[in-house]
Amino acid sequence: MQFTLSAQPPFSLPAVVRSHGWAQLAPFGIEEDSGRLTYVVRLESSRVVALAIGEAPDGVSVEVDAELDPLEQTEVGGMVSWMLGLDQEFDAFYALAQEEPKLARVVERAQGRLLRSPTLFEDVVRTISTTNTQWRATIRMNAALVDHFGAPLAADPARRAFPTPEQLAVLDEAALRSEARLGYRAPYVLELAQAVADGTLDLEALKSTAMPTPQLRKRLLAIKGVGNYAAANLLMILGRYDFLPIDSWALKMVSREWHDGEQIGPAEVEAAFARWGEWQGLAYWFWAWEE
DNA sequence: GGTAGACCTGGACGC
DNA sequence: GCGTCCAGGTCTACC
Repeated sequence: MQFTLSAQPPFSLPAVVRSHGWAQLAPFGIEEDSGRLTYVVRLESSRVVALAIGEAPDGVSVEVDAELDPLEQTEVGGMVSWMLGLDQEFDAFYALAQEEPKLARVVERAQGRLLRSPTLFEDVVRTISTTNTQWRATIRMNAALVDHFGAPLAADPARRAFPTPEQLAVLDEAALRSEARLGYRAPYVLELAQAVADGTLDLEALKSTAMPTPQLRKRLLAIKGVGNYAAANLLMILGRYDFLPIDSWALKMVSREWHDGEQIGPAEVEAAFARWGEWQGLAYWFWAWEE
């Protein structure tokens, strides 16, 4: 079945897909011929369905490989809307960006939205898998988690959904180390899955909380495996841009841009973007760096 | 509050 | 083929 969803203008599906590397992580995918974003998801009913999301006038079209009942369609619609940030608007950021040559292109490209997973749990696990490793290993970890522990698609069992907290919570640390190659991250992911599965930690509530950003950041930092970089990355996913996800790449790029390649620390990165206030995360993320 | 060392994997390199 | 070194953030112990 197929249906459409409207987006807050301006909207560009390719801009969301290219906003960061999530589209390369299982169970996301890109259709070679059409360029549509694909995703395999397990619904609340435990049904596993495949989505193919393409551009449509004023928004996106969503093709599902099965017929959905009205409740399931509402669930998938809400999920896709969250993943693509269809309701997000960036007028205030664009007004500032137009005055900065290094950000002028974000307006014409409709940049600002970051591709998200349906659940914050999934995005926390993904973010932990990006830390202290190379991107190729991150791709491998996510693929292994999906391949070994995700629920299969009935029509094509080779395709699987991202494992739920409940599915991971019953595993042991050794399985996450050896099968998913999570290494020292295994106990962090296991602890997180168990806390979400038993209700101790309500991550989904953080998607809509009115909590001030510093307080929300403290909540994220309380998760084992989530440090300053990971917390800032997750805040960006949650639509809060007051903190910068400073990693080794950020230090290198800011050093090149403003410090003649000299060794710098996080304080210099923060100083470089402080003037962007609540939008500093986006200013950093979409800055036209000299590669 | 700041710092050093350990954590784990995989790639690069030298032998 | 094997061993060593290194990069990549976070945690813990220690000062």
